[in-house]
Amino acid sequence: MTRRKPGREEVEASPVVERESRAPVEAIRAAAFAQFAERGYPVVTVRDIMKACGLTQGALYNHFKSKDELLHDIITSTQSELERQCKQAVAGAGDDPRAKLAAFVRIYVMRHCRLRVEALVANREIGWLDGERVADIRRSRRAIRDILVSIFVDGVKRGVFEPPQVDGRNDLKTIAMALLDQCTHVSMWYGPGGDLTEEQMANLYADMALRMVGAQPFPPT
Amino acid sequence: MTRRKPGREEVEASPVVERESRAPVEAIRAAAFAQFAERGYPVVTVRDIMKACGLTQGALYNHFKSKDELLHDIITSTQSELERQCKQAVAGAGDDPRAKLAAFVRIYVMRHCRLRVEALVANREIGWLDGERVADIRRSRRAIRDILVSIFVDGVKRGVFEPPQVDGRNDLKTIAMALLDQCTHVSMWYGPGGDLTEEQMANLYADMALRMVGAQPFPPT
DNA sequence: GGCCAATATGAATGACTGTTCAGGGGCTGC
DNA sequence: GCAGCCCCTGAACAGTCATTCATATTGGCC
Repeated sequence: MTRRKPGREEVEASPVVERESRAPVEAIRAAAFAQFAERGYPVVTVRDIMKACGLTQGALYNHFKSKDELLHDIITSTQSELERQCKQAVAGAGDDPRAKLAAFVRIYVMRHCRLRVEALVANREIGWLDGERVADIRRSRRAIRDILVSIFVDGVKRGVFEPPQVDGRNDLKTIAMALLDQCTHVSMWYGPGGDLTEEQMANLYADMALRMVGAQPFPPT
Repeated sequence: MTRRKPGREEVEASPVVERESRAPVEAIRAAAFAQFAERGYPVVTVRDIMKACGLTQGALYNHFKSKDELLHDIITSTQSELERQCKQAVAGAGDDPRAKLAAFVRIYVMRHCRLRVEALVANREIGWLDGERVADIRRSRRAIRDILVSIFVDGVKRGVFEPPQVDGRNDLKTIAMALLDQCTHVSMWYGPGGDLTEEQMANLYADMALRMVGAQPFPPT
C-alpha cells in the first residue's frame, strides 16, 4: 500500500464543511493551502481538496485548469505579495541602511510567522511546478535577495556595516542567502503556542541580522 | 497525466549501470539518495530506484521491507552520523565556548556543503516517515540543537557571549533554531560551481554565528 | 557433480491517480 | 414559462503505484 502521512484516511478531520459559504474558488484555495502544507502536494489528491470544501472532484476543473495550475496559482499569489511587502517596507524605512535592513527582516519574519501555512507551501512545494512556472518564482526570490544585497552594498559604502569577509573580500550575496534561509524557515517550526510572539520574533531576528553584518550602533539622538 | 518534475522520463540519464559492482544494498542506498534528492520521495518509484542500479523492482524486497523502510534507513544513518560528528567537533575544541561554537558551525556547514544530497534528503523527506520513525529523527535534531544551547548558556555565564535579548530576557533556544536553519539550508543551494569553497563557507558561517551571539573578541595571545 | 541458501525475475494483484464528459439542477432576465 | 448560463455530479478512462510470489539463476562448499 502506498504509505501516507498520518491522518490520511480522515481527511475531513477539520470541521466537516457542508458547503463553504465563501466563493468556491476561495474555498478551494484555502483547502489546498491547508492540505498541501500538512501532507505535501504529490500525496494530496484532487478528491481530498474538494471533499474538504464539500464538493466532488470534477468541480475543481470549473475553476482551475489542473491540479498543477492550482498549486501555481496559490504559490505565485503568495510570493508576489511577499515581494511587494518587502519592497514597501524598505521604501518606507528612511535612508539609513540599518533601518532598511531592520524593516525588511521585521516584515519578512512577521509574515512568515503569521502566514506560516502559505509560506511553507510556497517554499516547500515549488519543486513540483514545471520549468516555466518555477522560473517565475525563482525570479521573484532572486529579486528579494537582491533587495538585501543592495542594502548591504549601501551600508558598506557608507561605513555603517562591516560584514564578515572571506579571505579579505566581501561576499554579500552569500550573507543575504544565509539571512534569508534563517528568516524563511521560521515557518517550519514557529507556532503561536511557542515562547515568543510574532512581534518578539521580528525584533529578535532583526537584531540578529544587524549583528550578522556588523552594523555600527545607532548614534545617540 | 500525473505531472512530474522535469527529467522524469529518462531516469537512466545517469551512466547506465549494467550491474553495480558494490554490494547491492549500497547501490540501492546510493541510487535512492540521488533520486529522492532530485525528484522527491513520493514520486520516485521503486522501479526507478532499482533500474538505476540495474535491477528490477522485486529485488528491492530482498534487502528492505518496504520503500518506507529504505527511506528511514538512509535518513537515520545520515542523521546519526551528523549527530556524532557535531559532538566530536565540540568535544575536541577545548574549553572556550567561542571555540566550541566555531568548531560546531564549521563541521556542520562543511558537511552540509560536501554531502548536500544526503543532507537535503534527510531534511526535506523526513515528513514521509510514519510517526514512530519520525520521532527518532526529531529526537536527534533536538539533541543537536541542545548542544548549541549548552554552548550558549556556558558562554553567557562566562561573559564571552552577549546574545540579543527579547524584552530583556535571553531566548537561547530560538537563537539556536535560527542558527541551525541558516546552516542546514546551505544544502539547498550550495554548489561546487559557486563562488566559495566549502572551507570558505565554513569560515564565513562560523564568523556569522559568533557575531549573532555577540561573542567578545578573542584576547590577543 | 550435487546441494543449499541467497538473490533476481517479471507477471499478477488490488488499489489509487488526474482528468474528461454526458447529464442535470438551479439561478438570472425576460 | 422559458431560455441561457454557470456550476456541480459521478461514472468512466487510461494510466500509475507498492507489494507479492512462483519461478529461475547464481555462487560457494562438500
